[in-house]
Amino acid sequence: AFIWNLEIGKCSKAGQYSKALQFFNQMQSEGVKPDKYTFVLVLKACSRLAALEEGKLIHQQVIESGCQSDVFVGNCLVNMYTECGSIKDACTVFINMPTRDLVTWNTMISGYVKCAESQKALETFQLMKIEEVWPDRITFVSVLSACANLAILEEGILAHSEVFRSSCESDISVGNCLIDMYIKCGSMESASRVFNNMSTRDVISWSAMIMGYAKDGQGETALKLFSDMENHSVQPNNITFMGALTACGSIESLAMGRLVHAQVLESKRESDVFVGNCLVDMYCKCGSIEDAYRVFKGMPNHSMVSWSTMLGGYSMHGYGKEAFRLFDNMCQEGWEID
RNA sequence: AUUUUGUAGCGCGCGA
Repeated sequence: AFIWNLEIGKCSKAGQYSKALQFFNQMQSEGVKPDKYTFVLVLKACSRLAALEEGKLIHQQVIESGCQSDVFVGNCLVNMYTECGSIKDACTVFINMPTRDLVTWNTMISGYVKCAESQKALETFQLMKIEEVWPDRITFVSVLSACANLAILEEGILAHSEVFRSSCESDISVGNCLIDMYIKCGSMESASRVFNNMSTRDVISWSAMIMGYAKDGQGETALKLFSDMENHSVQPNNITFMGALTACGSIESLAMGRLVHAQVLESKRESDVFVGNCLVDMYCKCGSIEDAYRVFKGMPNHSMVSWSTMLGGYSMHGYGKEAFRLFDNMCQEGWEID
């Protein structure tokens, strides 16, 4: 089995999960019994492929082989079920596990967040502490995003204090999650306090703050941060630019919008459909329908959002005729409304 | 030889 595991492990590392499962089948047809290391690898493959049926069959084999009490195998089963969208099965495995470690709890908590059961995620976090398993940075990424999803500031503040208790506050991912949580809970002030206290900030930290201020109607502050980024030698990405464009739209500053647009062109980001949509939206909000349509027309491909942004811009500014004509074009290109 | 991290992002509408 060892030699097969090496082979399967190689596929897994290379992201070739289907191939890993092929090897697994081949291994069995040659009469080699899989062990717990094999199960860990193939269950991970099932998770990545969201292959529920395969996963269930392997679960059966795990039970037959007596490996189900292994904590690594159990963790992989829990993860496989959550990734396959079967939280109920994940929960059953979780409950029946003889021992649970930190990874087990983290897997279950993130599983709940993934299936939009943030409340359950927080409850599981409580249980974990009762069982005296102490959270780490990975736990907090899930817990804080659960708080963000629920948008309950009090829960977020509680989680923040736990971050300190666990000395995770200097972790950059945790810091970014705290920023995101405070923003989604409506507290830009707390978000900026976290941001300012961070010893290092990455592009995610900056982008989150820029978009946060932009959506909060504080476009100037957002654009100030956008220009500050350079001085901190953090390179903006497409998402950062989307935030800057949102900021221009929120303060209806056509001049700033054009400036950011120029930067978009300079850095060759205009072919990105998301950036394109933001450009269209920005020009609509700044009252320049002509520019909006020019950008829209120039986009290499459109999404449903592109069309509705442009249509919304037309109707907002009283361009009824153009809106109808565009709607016709949209239908001709095969877009359906739902 | 093995497992966990939905941390930032676009429009409109509706609901609360």
